[in-house]
Amino acid sequence: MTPPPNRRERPAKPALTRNGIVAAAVDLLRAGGLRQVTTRRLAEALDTAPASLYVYVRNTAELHAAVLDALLGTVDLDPGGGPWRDRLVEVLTSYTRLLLAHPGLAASALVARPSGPRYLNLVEALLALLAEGGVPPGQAAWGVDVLLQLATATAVEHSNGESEEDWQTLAAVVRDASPETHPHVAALGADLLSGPPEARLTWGLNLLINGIAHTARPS
Amino acid sequence: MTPPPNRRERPAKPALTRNGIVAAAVDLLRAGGLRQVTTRRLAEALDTAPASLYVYVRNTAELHAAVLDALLGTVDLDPGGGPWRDRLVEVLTSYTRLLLAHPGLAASALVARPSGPRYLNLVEALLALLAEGGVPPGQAAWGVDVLLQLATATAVEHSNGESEEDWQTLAAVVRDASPETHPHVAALGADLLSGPPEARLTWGLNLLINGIAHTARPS
DNA sequence: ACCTGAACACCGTTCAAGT
DNA sequence: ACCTGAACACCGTTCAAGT
Repeated sequence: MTPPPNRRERPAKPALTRNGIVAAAVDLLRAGGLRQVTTRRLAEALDTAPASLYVYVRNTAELHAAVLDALLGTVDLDPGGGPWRDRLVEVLTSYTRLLLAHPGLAASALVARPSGPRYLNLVEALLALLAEGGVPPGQAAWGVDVLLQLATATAVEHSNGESEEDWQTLAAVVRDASPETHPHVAALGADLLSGPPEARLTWGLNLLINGIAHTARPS
Repeated sequence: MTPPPNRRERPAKPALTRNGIVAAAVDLLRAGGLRQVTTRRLAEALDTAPASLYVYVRNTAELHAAVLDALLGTVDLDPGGGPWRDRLVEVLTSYTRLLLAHPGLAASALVARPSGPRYLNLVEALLALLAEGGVPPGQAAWGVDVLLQLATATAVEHSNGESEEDWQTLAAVVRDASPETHPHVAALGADLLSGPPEARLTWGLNLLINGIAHTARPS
């Protein structure tokens, strides 16, 4: 009644699949950030050899893109009532929050343009809201990119591991700016760095929406 | 008449200095991109050991920031005549061009906030142009960040090594979008990806300026 | 104070060989 | 077709030891 040798106490490891690899990568990301998501660690987690992953994934960049698309499923594309404008800001803030929660992923979203199914859903939702607001289609088409760029760039900036020290340095540089050589910096002073990040993002998204709605594309 | 042993044909290697290290890093960058700027290669170029660099530079991120600030000296902060708006777009386009020329550097500018002297000059120039245009100071203070974010994010996106393939994939995804599930994407189609990058950047900067000038900050 | 050699603890990717 | 071990060609950073 001994089990056959290929049937151990812990059941045989599941067969490798692309989805399984991506799911394991998401687990690693949640556990310890994108820095943990390396081919070697991933292979270890899946109890296989690093080289085996290359059957399912072209390279690390593609893997990171797949991880992002999987996480994109958690973005709320249809938030409650309110004017279209507020809902648009809401969707984009939700997207930014997702990226902020996973340092490093935002940077990879900027370098390798996402093109997964969830990303397409996000773009569709943004276009629908812009159309609801009566934004001319051509401006909406180009505007979506700019909105997503601001959201992504904001996430990259704030998902900076050692930002505290950087920020102190920047604050000191601004504070010590000479009114002679840098009059505008000196005059504005702390206001250049004032305000909670969320307030700045919300303001940024609103000014973007205003600009997109009222700036004609070049002919 | 033999030269003393410490005086070889090739003169003794120059003493290590922070500036010398940064200059060598810029050379490596120009020669082969940011991927070449590693502590080991840099040490080899300077004919020293990797560990020696850590006397002058805290880590690789700080080194990259110093390289960026050195290059920032080439941005034209005071382009010819024309309305303030066009000059503002010109300065930011020049900054973007610099980042586009050095793939990887833009990403590091986003992750570690620059705070070098040249960067401060750039911010001062942007603030001066916004003031010239009569933009309220509070909006200018926050707006500068958004302008630089768009410029930097655009550079990161386009300084993608394998963008050609990514772009083809994205184009195919947009083309094949179902009018049932993604009506807006399907309707806009190719227009989502149309236009040369420079035209899109110029439009983006203009809409940003409009938005910054006409959107009140939250109270 | 500055510099070095050597080590520590890793990377992504390829490839011949096996099943 | 898929998986593996082993290798190739690297990384950043630290540290005891020298000068």
